[in-house]
Amino acid sequence: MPKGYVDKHYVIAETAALANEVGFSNVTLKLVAERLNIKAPSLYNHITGLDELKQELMAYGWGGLTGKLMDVLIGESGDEAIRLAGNAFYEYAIANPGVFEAMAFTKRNDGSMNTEASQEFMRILFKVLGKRNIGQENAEQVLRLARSYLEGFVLLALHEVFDTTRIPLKESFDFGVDTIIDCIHKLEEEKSRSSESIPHSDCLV
Amino acid sequence: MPKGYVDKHYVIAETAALANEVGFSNVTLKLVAERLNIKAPSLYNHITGLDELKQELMAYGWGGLTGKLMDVLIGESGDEAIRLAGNAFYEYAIANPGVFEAMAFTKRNDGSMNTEASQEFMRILFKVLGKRNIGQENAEQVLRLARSYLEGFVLLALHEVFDTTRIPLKESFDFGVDTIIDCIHKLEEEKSRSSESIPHSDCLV
DNA sequence: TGACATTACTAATTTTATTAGTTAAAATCA
DNA sequence: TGATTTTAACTAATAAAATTAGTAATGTCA
Repeated sequence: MPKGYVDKHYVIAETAALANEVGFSNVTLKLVAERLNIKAPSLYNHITGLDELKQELMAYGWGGLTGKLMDVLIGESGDEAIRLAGNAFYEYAIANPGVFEAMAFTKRNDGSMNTEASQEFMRILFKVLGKRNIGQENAEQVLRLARSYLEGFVLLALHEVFDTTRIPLKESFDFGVDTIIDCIHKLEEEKSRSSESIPHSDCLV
Repeated sequence: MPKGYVDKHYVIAETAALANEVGFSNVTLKLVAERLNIKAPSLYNHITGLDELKQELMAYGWGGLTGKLMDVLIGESGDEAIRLAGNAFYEYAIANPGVFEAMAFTKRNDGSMNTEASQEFMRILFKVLGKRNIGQENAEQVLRLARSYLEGFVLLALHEVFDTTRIPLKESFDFGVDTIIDCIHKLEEEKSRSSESIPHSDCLV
C-alpha cells in the first residue's frame, strides 16, 4: 500500500465499478473509500465531495460510451451505422447499469462539464445523420427523437419495467431503432420530392 | 392546529408539491414535516420511512397522469387519440417535474405496488392501440417504443439537455409522436397486405 | 365516564458527508 | 545528498438527516 497509489481517475473508475454492483443510488463515500482501502475523508484529496464524484461518474460514462461508438462506426455509414450506434448504446448501458443511471439521472444543466459530457456522443450521431439527405433541421429532430428513445428504453429496461416473458428486450429495442430508420427514409423521400425540379444524380447517368 | 389533521394522502400530496418546488432528489423528511407543520418523527405515524414515501410519490404521479389521460381520451380514437395521449403525458410531466422524476427514477422491480403504478396508464394506451389493425404483438412493440420515447424525451427536457434556441421543445416532441404514428400506419399497411387474400371490409361495400 | 387507539412530541441513536488539524511519505531542488 | 515543500493519508470532531424509543395529549366509542 504505497502512498500515491490512488488518483482521481482511479477513484472514478472504482466508483463506476461500485455503482454497477450496488446501484447508483447506493454509492456512498464510505463504500468508495473501502474499495480503495483508504478512509472516507482521504477521498477529499481527490474530489471536492460526493456531488462532484457523481458528476465525474456521469462524464466518465459518456466518455466510455463515446469511445465504444467511435470504435463501432469506423468505416460504417447509412442505415447500418445507425443500427450499430443503437446497439453500442444498448450494450454499454446494459453492461454498466450503475454508470448509466449516473448518465441519465444527474442533472446536466448546472455546470459546464455536464452538458459537454454527452456532447461528443451527440456530435458523432449528428455526423452520421449529416450524410443523409434530410436537411439540418430534420437531422436535429431525428437526433432528439433517437436520444430520447435510447435513454428512455434503456432506463425502463434496467428498471425491469418490461415483461420479458413475451417479447425479448432486444427485439423491442431493434423495433424502435427500425422505426427511427423508417423516419429517416421518409424524410429523405420528402426531401428528394420537394427538389424534384432539380433531377438528382441518378437520373444523369 | 388540531390533531388528526394530517393523514397519509395529505403527506403524499404535500410531498408532491415539495418535490415540484425543490426537486425530487432534495426531498427530505425534514422538509416534508416542516411543510406539514409537524416534526419529522411524527411522519412515521403515516409512512414507514423515506423510501416508502418516494414509492408512494411515484404511484401518486402515475395515478394523476392516468386520470388526465382518461379525461382526455373520452370519445377520442385513431391518430388523434395518440396525439392527445402524448400531449397529456408531456404537459403533466412539465407541470410536475419533481413528481415525474419520482415516476422515472424510482425502481419499479422491488415490490408489487411499483409495477402496478404505471400499469393502468399502459393498459389505457394499449386499449387505444388495440383498435388499430396491427395485431397484438405489434401493439406491444409500439407500446414499448412509445413509453420509452415519452419518458426519455421528457426526462431530457426537464434536465435541460436540449438547446431550445433553435427548435422549440414542443415541436420536437410532436415530431417524435408523429414518427410513432407513422410507424403504426406502416404496420397497418403490412397487416392489410399480408391478409389481402381475404379482402377487408372496405372492398365488400 | 373510562378504556383504547391514534398522533404528536422530545430525546436519543445511527449513518453519512464534511471539515479541521496532524503526520508521514514522496517529490523537488539547492 | 540533504533540506524543504508538497501531497496524501490519517484521526478527531462537526453537521445533517433518517430512524427508533418512549411519552403525553387527543379523540373515539362502549
